[in-house]
Amino acid sequence: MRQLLQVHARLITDPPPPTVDTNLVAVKLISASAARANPRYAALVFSLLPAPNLFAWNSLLRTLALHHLWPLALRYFNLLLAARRPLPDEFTFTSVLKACAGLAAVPDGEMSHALVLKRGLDANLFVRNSLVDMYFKFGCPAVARRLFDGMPVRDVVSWNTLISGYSSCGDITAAREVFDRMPERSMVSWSAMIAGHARSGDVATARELFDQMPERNVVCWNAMIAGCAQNEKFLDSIELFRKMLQSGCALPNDVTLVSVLSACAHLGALDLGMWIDGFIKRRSMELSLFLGNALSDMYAKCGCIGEARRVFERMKERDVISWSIIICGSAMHGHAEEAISGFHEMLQRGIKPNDITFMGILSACTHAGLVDDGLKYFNRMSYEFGIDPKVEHYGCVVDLLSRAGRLDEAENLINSMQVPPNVIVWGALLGGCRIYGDICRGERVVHHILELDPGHSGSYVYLAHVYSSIGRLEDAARCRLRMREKQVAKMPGCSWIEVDSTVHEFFMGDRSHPQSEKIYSMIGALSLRMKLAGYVPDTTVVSQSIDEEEKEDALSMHSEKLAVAFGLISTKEGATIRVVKNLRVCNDCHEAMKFISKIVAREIVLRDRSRFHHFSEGKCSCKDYW
DNA sequence: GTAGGGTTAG
Repeated sequence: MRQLLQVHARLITDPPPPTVDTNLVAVKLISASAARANPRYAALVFSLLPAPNLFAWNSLLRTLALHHLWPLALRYFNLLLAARRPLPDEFTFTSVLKACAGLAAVPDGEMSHALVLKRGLDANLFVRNSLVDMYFKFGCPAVARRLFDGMPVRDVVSWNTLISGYSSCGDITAAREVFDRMPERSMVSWSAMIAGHARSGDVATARELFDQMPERNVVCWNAMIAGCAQNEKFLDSIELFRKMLQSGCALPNDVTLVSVLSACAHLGALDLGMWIDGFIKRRSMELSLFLGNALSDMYAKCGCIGEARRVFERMKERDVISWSIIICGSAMHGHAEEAISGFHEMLQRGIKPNDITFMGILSACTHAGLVDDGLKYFNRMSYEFGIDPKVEHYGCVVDLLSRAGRLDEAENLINSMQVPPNVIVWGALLGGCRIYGDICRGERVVHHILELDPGHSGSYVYLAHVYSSIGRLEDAARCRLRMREKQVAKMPGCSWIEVDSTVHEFFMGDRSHPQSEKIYSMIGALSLRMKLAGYVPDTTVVSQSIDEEEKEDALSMHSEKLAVAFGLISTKEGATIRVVKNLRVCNDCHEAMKFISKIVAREIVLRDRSRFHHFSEGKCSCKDYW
């Protein structure tokens, strides 16, 4: 870079004599800046040229297209057309078509296509391949296919374009057909096919292909690791990452680390996440936007919001996602003030919030009980920022109002929604009815929910509970019967805990862990000490059909309790226990964690579906409001 | 020169 700047300075202070080909120098500078990932410098060098030739134009356009600065590339292309000379050639069009494809700029793309035909450049294989790709990216597979079928010659890239084109249009069958009958395959064909299967949700088939591959480069590994992470197979994703390191034939790059960090974030795998942080530092990898965001999010989701902020501060470039990570992360930790101040700082820096940023702000207000603030931001969202609230935002605000007991307002909001309410929205109101004992409204809400989702277990449990508490035992029994008839399936509760960089997974009532016996005896010992300390199991969440003692047992099998018990037997005394759960923590577990933290004198950090709970000395950071 | 892999929320 220093050399580049020196040459640049010399160009300005000491203009070369006319015998020197300035265009040639510029082309060299531009391609050097492409290699150093500095496309804006390329544009600067270009702007110094008195009479750019076609080589200069082409290297600029290529650099911009390569670095995804597509709008800028199209702007320069239009300048080129306006200047009328030099005339664009096949090199020019490959870059321009790529920019059109990236932006889904259909009018520009069709105009360029027409120019290509007019100048007879479609005889060129590269141009033809780019055109096929562009029409796939425009969402027109039929047009793309017609162009492909009309090609006089095709190479492996043409076939690969079809595979990735069909799979990005969601037509995985067509993509696989192409893969199966193409004349020769490259590593790109395999990667594209693996990614395609993974995108369609079929990780098993993707894995089958991956295992069959004759050889693999970093992109193949990335496709498979990302494919697992995107389909919530986080443990598999981490396992593959380990295999990749062991195999030693492909070195992880920033794309690999982004996927693995995302898996760490989901599982709460702090040790591995920190190891990756060290890896980045050891190799002095640049903390790019993607990598910085993924690292910051990993720390936020693993309970280290302070470290997440430090990573955020270290990043050279930040976008909406970076800010949203900090805002949502603060919200998860119950730090509403930080979330709100982060939001205002972001606005000051001219970054436009998106719908996810508002999810963070609204949930921060919900977790802190800041009802009026939440309503204020909810209104600003559409009036000031032009973002239409999605059903998730309504869910958040209904939750906010319901918890505060403003049930009328919550119900009115649902009835005035622009989008049809879903089970989550009604469920939030149902939660309020439960807390404030509004039986009449609760019954009404349950009917709405069952209309949308006849198998909604929470509603049957709620109704059965309400009926039995007011003595309508027959109705309660009928509810439970209907629940059994519909074979209401709950999402299984699952918790993860990382010990010595290995993530252990526990399901509700799980006995599959090798140390299962020790874990259960730990739970037995704990519940005895908890009872002595005054803990009373809360059994209202469990089905009424089993007797009291069984109910207590069933409660003790919740996955978070298993994970915490395992943490207690396998970590050093006094060490913090960190557990992540896929669902919301139930009342009883929340109460139990408070007691356990006191009895064993340990800090327990539990992340549930919506936020963090830091248990210490018998108290929780959420102040029992979640 | 053209084709393959990536971060937030739900």
